[in-house]
Amino acid sequence: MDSILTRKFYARDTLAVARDLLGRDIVRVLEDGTRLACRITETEAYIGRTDKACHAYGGRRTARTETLFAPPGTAYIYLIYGMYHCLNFVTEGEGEPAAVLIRGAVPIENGDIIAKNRFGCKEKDMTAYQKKNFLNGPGKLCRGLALTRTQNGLDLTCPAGRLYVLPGAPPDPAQVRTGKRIGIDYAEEAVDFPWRFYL
DNA sequence: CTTCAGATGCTCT
DNA sequence: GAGCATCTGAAGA
Repeated sequence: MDSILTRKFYARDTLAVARDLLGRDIVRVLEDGTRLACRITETEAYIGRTDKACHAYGGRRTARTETLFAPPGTAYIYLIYGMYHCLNFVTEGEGEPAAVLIRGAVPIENGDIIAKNRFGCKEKDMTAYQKKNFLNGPGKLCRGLALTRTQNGLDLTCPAGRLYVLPGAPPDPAQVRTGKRIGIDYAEEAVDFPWRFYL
């Protein structure tokens, strides 16, 4: 019954999508049917055509980047630093490698279960859940939502799917901040692109 | 508050 | 074999 963001939403300029995703709710349905939700607070854009920080810069197509060439509205999830995962939403036109990295969020629904995923703590230990900002990083977010490479390639536009985004309301432009992206010092001139968006 | 090193494994050269 | 779109805890200022 939920209405969800459609392929049309993702099939736009990546910077526009990155901005527009702020304040929207990601829904993650676990294998057992449990529904988790969190609100996006921070995103970054990666655009293969012009961006040396993008895995698919210059149309680079490998086993890993294959997902970036999938239709807009596909989830691109990869392993980084040997132990953390990053969640991205594929954007732009079909066959154009680009995506939005989801860098941060706040729990909205079933926060206690998200906390349990995130910290692997026992049920009684609520100190972890009471911590604030426990989804403020791409690796933390994926831990909390139990996302791994197993979910790479999921279709975000399928209403019965395990991962999608609710329309909610567009972000208030006055609250959107921009800045340089994080952790891409290798990307030469692209390190200074103001392609990070947060509330 | 800040910096710093270590964990850990996949991907591409 | 090198490097990576990160996080954590410990130690210093």
